[in-house]
Amino acid sequence: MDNSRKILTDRKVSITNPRILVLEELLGTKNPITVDELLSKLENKVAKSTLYRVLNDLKNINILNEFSTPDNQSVVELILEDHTHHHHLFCSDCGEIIDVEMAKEFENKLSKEIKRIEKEFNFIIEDHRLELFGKCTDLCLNCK
Amino acid sequence: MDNSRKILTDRKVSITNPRILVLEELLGTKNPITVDELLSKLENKVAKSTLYRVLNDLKNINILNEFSTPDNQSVVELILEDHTHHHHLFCSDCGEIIDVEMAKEFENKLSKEIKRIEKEFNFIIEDHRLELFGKCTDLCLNCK
DNA sequence: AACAAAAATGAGACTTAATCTCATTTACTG
DNA sequence: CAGTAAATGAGATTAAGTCTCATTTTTGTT
Repeated sequence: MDNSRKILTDRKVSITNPRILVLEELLGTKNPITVDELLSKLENKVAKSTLYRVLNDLKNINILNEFSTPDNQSVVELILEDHTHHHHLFCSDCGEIIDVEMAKEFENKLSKEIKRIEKEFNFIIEDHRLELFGKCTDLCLNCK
Repeated sequence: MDNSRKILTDRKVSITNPRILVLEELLGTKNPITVDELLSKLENKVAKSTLYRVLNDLKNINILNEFSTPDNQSVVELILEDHTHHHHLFCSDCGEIIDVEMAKEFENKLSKEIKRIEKEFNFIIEDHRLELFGKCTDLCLNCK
């Protein structure tokens, strides 16, 4: 049984062609991908309404992370077991979105600071997101 | 000359009624406000197309910060001289968005970590954004 | 393997935030 | 205060995302 089928069965989600196609597309990209890109890659294979439904299914079983680019494009990425906690780096030149792992030491500091904020604001903080905006330099493959 | 007029003249932007109305609304709220809320507050005073144009003007003169809520509502806030670097806290119960200043020590750590990432990824990082998601506890005025 | 019930899909209508167009109005300059 | 450039209002347009519903596919049961 291949990877995408296993992902679905393991989570008791029925195996359908659109789900497999979407999963395979997502498994095939290391970095996050815009929903728009996904749509065009799956054009003629999966209906638009179905794509959005499948993305929703994946969110419901907690294996899909969704966020937005600075210019408000919707972006998704799979978060499976092997996908550790990370943040995102956005290039305003080429649009590339890169997964970034922060140093453990920094993440510890952040956790502590979040605890402090929880007390200060009487809040329960369940999640956080750190986004870095900038530009690839000349070494970036995308920006040439 | 009142505050909103001064903001415009200082930045060589012509003084018009819609711009003053939008600025006054933004000056009147401590925390960020959704564009939707702005629209309804200014209904019958400023046309929808004009509101979006004015928000764009404010972005162009770098005094408006725009971002999105977890459910993808567009949010804006003025960033004037007195508005120091800060992040946002989102309550998933009441929708409140709260400005949060992190401890200076933490921000220093973050700066260092960003420098490290710039080298690792050969990137020039120009900006960053940290978002915290959670729930107000029973002490929150909005959540009762 | 065939069946029935339940679930998922495709196609396109619909919604809604945001942008665009263009005729009219307003703001600034001399 | 007149002329020109800039800004506005109203409504048309666009596009991302949702919804509807008839048809197809999946799955559990024999």
